[in-house]
Amino acid sequence: MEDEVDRLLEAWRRERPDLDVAPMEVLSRVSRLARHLDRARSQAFEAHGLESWEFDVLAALRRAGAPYQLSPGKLLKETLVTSGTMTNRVDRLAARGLVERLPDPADRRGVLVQLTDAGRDAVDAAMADLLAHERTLLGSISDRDQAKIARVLRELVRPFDLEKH
Amino acid sequence: MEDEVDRLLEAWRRERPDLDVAPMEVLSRVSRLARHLDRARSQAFEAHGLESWEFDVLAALRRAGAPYQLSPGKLLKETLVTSGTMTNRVDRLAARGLVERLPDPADRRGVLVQLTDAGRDAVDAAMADLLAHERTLLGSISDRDQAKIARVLRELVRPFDLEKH
DNA sequence: AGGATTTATCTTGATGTCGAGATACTCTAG
DNA sequence: CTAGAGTATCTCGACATCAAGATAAATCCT
Repeated sequence: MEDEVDRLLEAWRRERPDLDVAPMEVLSRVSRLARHLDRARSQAFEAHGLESWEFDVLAALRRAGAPYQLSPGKLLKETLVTSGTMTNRVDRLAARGLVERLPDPADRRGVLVQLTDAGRDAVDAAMADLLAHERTLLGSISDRDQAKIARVLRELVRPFDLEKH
Repeated sequence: MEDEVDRLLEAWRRERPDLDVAPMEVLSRVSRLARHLDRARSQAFEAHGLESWEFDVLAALRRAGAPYQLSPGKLLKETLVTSGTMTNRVDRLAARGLVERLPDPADRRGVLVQLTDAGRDAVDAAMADLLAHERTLLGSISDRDQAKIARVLRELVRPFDLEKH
């Protein structure tokens, strides 16, 4: 059973027989799967009237626990976007009533972004739906294999997670 | 040994103990790893004066084999971007002298995008470098495990590859 | 052959993101 | 207690992408 990556690697092996393209067996599939997952996520969120980027921000606030507040600075570390982007995102989420901006009582430069009740409901529903979709996608993989893959992926991601500090 | 995803899942389990977040053990790591790989790719290409999007287009032409020609239509199927984007990309690659636009002798609506010698040299060098980087990233994973992961990822991607037609 | 449909590419306007710089406030060392 | 360094957020301009529509040519159907 072939996939697109098999086709791609076959072409490279024909054109550049001198290169060892084995690393792409894993890494190209990771990239392509991620792209597909992005689209699938967008579709899952559509049912809840959320964009992916909206979910990312709301989910970060939700994970933080009550009272669901984070500074823009924390939020951009969680979501890996720049400050200009986060300002824009918070503006739009606030306009939709999913978050509100509060002054930080401890630092007058600072702001706290807080989930509204509507925001919390939206993200909770979207999260449940997302997990249901993801469970379906993984349906054909045994629990044992899932655990194995998770371990190897953790190994692969670690060097990147470390270089942050 | 924990990673960022462990941290993230721990937070979700604390906040939503009713949800089974196991699917994210695999899929969140796939998404995060893909993001890191994108950045690593960009860095590898920087040494060759190429942007990621430039490499994507040049590589598609290179894979096609001599005479390294593809129509814009074929190119956008290979690179999964829209036609407007591809027009823009080909414009810029042509301005840099890495590709040239030729009229399609068989179809006067059509155009053929062809790799120049400079384009071919650039993509060949960048590809070799990319594979070297990727081999390093995979260094800690045994060949056996790599093969295993590749098989499972192929399984996960297949449903998406199929729905194209 | 000739009109309608399909195909191939390019154009245009809107959007989201980035990155550099601006502004306002806090912290620290002397 | 104050000057300078550091931090938090926002503003703004540039850029790549997308989606829809425009244009031109090929193909199909009667």
